[in-house]
Amino acid sequence: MAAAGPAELERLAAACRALIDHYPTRNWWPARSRFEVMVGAVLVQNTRWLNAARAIEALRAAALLQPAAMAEASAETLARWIRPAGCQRIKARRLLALAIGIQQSGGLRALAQLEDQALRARLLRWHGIGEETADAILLYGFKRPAFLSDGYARRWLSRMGIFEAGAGPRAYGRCRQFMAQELVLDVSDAQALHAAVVLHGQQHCGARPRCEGCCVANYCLNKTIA
DNA sequence: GTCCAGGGTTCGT
DNA sequence: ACGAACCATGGA
Repeated sequence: MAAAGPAELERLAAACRALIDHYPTRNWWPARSRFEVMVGAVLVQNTRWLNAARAIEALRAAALLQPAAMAEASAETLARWIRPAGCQRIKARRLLALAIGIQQSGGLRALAQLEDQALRARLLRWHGIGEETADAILLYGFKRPAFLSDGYARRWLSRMGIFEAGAGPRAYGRCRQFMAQELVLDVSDAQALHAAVVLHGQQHCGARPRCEGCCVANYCLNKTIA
């Protein structure tokens, strides 16, 4: 699997195209500002988007949805507003680290000047921003090309027989590295692909009871590709 | 009551 | 380096 041949590469590209075409999405990551994308990326960690959205609206109502205002708020205050998103004490600290990190970087305008790699490295330094959250912020907040090799993506690639990332903390990085070298995506396609992968995963494998047959037997879209 | 959701950190081995 | 516990709410 380390060296995918031209045929495998073509199959991967076709599979991605099929997913995008089959799951068209509109406004997959609704947000009114770049900062709101970043806040949402933290709040949605291990949480349904509906609950993260409720927390975002509470922050908006409290006029805390700007870096300067949030950076001056207390963790306790933030925790109170974001309660619907769960893990509020943890996420309050992460939001605070995010807002302070932005301020200390010279603001969003300065951050947006950084190259892709430098920006990603900067985001990863901040408490509460891991690889997946950083890539989501890059892709939807800063419009930089990125493949989100999250759980849905890794399961899809595994069941398609394209790449087996395995388990553990490094699975994300292994999958990301593989995709980066095998596939070149522009921002629009990368955004659409991630949304499609998640929708596909939720529809066929995320809900209980799990469908044992469909993805394993048909790969859902694989039969139209193979 | 139980399981899980668009993760990351921390703490045992 | 790897696995597991932990966070904490709302929905099915």
